[in-house]
Formats: sequence, structure tokens, C-alpha cells
Amino acid sequence: MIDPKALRENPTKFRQGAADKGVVIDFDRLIALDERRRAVMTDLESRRAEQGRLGKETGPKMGQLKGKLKAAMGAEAAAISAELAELERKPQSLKAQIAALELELASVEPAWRELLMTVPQPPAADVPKGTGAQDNKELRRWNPKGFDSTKSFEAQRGFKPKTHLELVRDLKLADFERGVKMSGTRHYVLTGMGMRLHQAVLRYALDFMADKRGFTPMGVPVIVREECMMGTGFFPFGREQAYHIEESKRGNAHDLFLTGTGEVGLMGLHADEILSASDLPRTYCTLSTCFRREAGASGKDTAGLYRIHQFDKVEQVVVCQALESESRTWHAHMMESVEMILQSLGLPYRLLQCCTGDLGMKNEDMVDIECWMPGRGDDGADGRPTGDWGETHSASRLGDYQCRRLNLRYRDGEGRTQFAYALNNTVIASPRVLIPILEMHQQKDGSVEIPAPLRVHCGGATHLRPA
RNA sequence: GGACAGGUGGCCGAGUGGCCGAAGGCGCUGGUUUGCUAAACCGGUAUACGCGCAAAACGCGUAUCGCGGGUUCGAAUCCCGCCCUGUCCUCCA
Repeated sequence: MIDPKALRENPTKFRQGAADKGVVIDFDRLIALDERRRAVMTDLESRRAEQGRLGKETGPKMGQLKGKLKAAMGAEAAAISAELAELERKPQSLKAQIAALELELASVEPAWRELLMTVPQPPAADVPKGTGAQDNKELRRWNPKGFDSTKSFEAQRGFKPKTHLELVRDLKLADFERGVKMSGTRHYVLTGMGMRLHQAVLRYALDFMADKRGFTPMGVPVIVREECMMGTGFFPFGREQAYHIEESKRGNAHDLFLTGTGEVGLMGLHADEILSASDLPRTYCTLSTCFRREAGASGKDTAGLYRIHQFDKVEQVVVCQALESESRTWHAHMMESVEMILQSLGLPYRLLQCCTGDLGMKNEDMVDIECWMPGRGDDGADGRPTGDWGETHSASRLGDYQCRRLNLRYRDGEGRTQFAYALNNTVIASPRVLIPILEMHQQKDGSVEIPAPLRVHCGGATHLRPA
């Protein structure tokens, strides 16, 4: 959520930001609603003040009169009744006015709020303008020794690479048929060493963040209330991407939702809290199962482990003070963590600065990290894929947009409360990251060499071999 | 899933129609004093929104006693609905 005061003071900034993101918002209506809302509030409040004053002045007297009225008779009673009616006239008319204003506010306020929630966070000034992924700018890339992602796999390694689908089949690492049998399309079963490799990479990543980067590991709910999804900014727009658990039909008041990322649980932790400045930054990581409906992705990446409904992810978030410099420092730190991990796994990768059109609602800045996947991409002359980049990570700076929605604040040095800044980034998402691991480390004999850091979690094995 | 009890400020806790944004205590904090530790005394100590101000400070106002609605000139207090928490029973990795 954006700051409504900031919108009032500088509407152009938000109009431009929405335009840069390719989002259409009826700002005129929003501004009109805001003005009406404030006018009604001012009026309402002054009448309530008047009501309170009157109540204090004449209220006790009315109480007394009512007491007397019970005991009085005849002409005396009539006189008291008349006096009472006179006393009640003004507060009663005030009451009617207040009720009318309240009614209006009850329609204006929610409409205003709903529209306000849809205003996207304006991109940071240095984010390149663009309309979609094709306008993203590569920041840098890295290659392991002896491999260059601009040259063909075969030329460098001396054999044609298998795709991860073929490797998974030949090495018996996953069973798609039975996954689909149980749960439908885009489901899978990890089998044997496939499951071990999956767990190994997750465990390695979580340990890395805790041991080498000082992040606090957390186990958080993956079943959350709607407020959590709203607060973290995944709703209302991402609603059709989330699995919905209907509980209200069973008598409970709240439906629940499965989270698509550990970010929801980590950021929801401190919702509605006021932290002290010394509590910041909070640096958390979690390992959680992620659920995504992938609505609208029909036909894309339908085969294999790339686009699936359920996966596991180690996620990192930072909640820091509301300073641009601090946000940027942590952003770099989070990306550095990922680069360290990818380098240790020997995976070529590149960093892409996302353009304004590719940021999404809540981000002011985002860098995607893509790994080189030899089994992806267009087919070459031999009918085999020529390799392509595939997104494995996404590092976002959210400014105060998310914490404002979550009502997550801290008390700064001067004792003022402020909305904190938030950031998040993938640490590792598996099984997707198994794709580059398998494809990059495959050997001519059909085996796959397990990257050194993962072996300890694979029972000491150095290779995956066909049975 | 069943039964009962209960939700008041950072915490504890008083408060059954106007004098209550709310006693008292604890905590925190500023000060005074006692040559240390500690104590005593005095003061301060919620959040949001609106208006004023160029803005901060500040001033004024409104709302908030779990949430929503109702009764009333007036609700922490009365009525209705809901949510949540605790305890016991049941079930369970």
C-alpha cells in the first residue's frame, strides 16, 4: 500500500509509477474519494464533538428530570415532560445528522481503501523503463571454470547434453506418471536419490544462510488467513494463483490459503507490531513448501520439474529501517548470498535488472537471477535444445509498501513510529534448481556428479548413476 | 468434536449508563536528593485518523476497553451476533 498523504502531495509520482508498470488505475476517482472522505470525516468529527459537549452539559440534568418525572403527577409531570423534550431536541437532531454522515462514510471509506490498495509501488528512479521481460537489463554473469554459457555444451564438454527430463528418467530421480495419477497435471514424485538431492540442496542452502550469513532460520505456517495474503501484497491480484481452503462453509469464520512462498509467513510474523529500532534489521530465512496454482500458465513448461504446483524453497527476508541506503545494502547482501551458493554449486548464472514493466505491484526494484540450463531453449539443427537461461531467484526491494499493508512499524531514534522497509529473495528453490544441477553436472557416461557441498547430505555419494 | 470460563493500556488489574482514554500497581523514562549499590520523592509514559501549520515541534478534534451491530440525548458498562483465548473431556503425529 502506498502512503495516501504522499499521493495527495505528489499524485504525479504515482500516476507515472503506475504508467511505467503498465497498470491502469482510476486516479481521478481515487483522489475524489479521498477528498470526499476527508470532508465527511471533518464534518462528522465536529458534530460528534458538539454531541459530546451537549451530553456533558445537559445530560445529567436530563437524568435528574427523568427521575423526577417518575414521581411527578398532573401539571408538574407535563411541565417536566415539556422541559425534557426541549432539552432533547438539539441532541436528537445532531444524532440524525451524525447517522447520515456515518452512512456516507461507510460507503466512501471502503471504496477509497479498496482503490488505494490497487495502486502499485512506483519503481525506484534508477530502474530502467520497459514493458516486459525483453526490456530487462543484464547486470553481470558468472561461469564456472571450464564452461562458457555463450558456447555450446557439446563443444566444451564433448557430448550432447541430455535434458533434465531424460536424466531424471534414466537415473530414476522422479516419477511424473504417478504424481499426475495422484494429483493431476504439474505434479510429480521425487524418488530415491532424487529426493535426497532435493533435500540436500535445501538443507545446504538453509545451513548456509544460518551459519555463513547469520540469518535466523524459522519454521512458519504455510496455511494462512486472508489478512496475511493481503498484508504481504499477494492479494488481491494474486488471488487466482493461491490454493484456497474453504473453512467458512464448515462453520469457521475464516477461509485459509496455502502460501506460494515462505515470504508470507516470514513477513506476517511482525504484522501489527511496533518494533524498536534496535530490533532492526530482522534477517530471517525459512524452508517451506510452496503452493502455486500456475493459473494462466497453461501450455508453458508443461513437462518436467520447471513449473509445478508444489515445491520447496528456502527464502530470505530482511526488515530494516526506512532508509534507501540500507535497503540497497541489504539487497546487495541478499544477492551476494545467492551468488556464493550458485558458485559453490558450479552453476552458470546471470543477474537481470528487471525493468519497470516487469516489477509487479509491490516492488520498487527487482533483480532476477537465472541459471543456465543446457536442456532448455530452442532446438538446434540436430533437433536437440541449445540451452537457455531459466529463472531460479528473484530479489526484491519493497520499500515500505509491504510493511504499510502489514502495519509493521518501528520506533526510530526520535521516538516516531515509521513503517519499516522490506526485502526478500530466494535462497534456493527445489526441485527447479535440480534442473541446472543435473544438466550442468552430467557426464559423458550418463552419470551426474554431485556438487561437493551436497554430498554430505547424499550419504557421501559423489555421483548419481543409472541403476 | 463436546463442556465450562474469560477477553480493559507494554504487563497486571479496578471499573454495571454521564464526573472514564479509563483508578491503582508493575515496567519503562526524565528530574531531585542521598558520597557507591540501592532506595525515596516529583513528573512523563498508547495508537490511528482528520483539521490548523510550508514543515517538525505543537495545538484542536474524533475514534479505539476482542470485533461487528443494536438500545439511548449519552455505552468499557445494557442487548444481539461473531471471533479469539484458557481449562477439562475426546481424538491425534
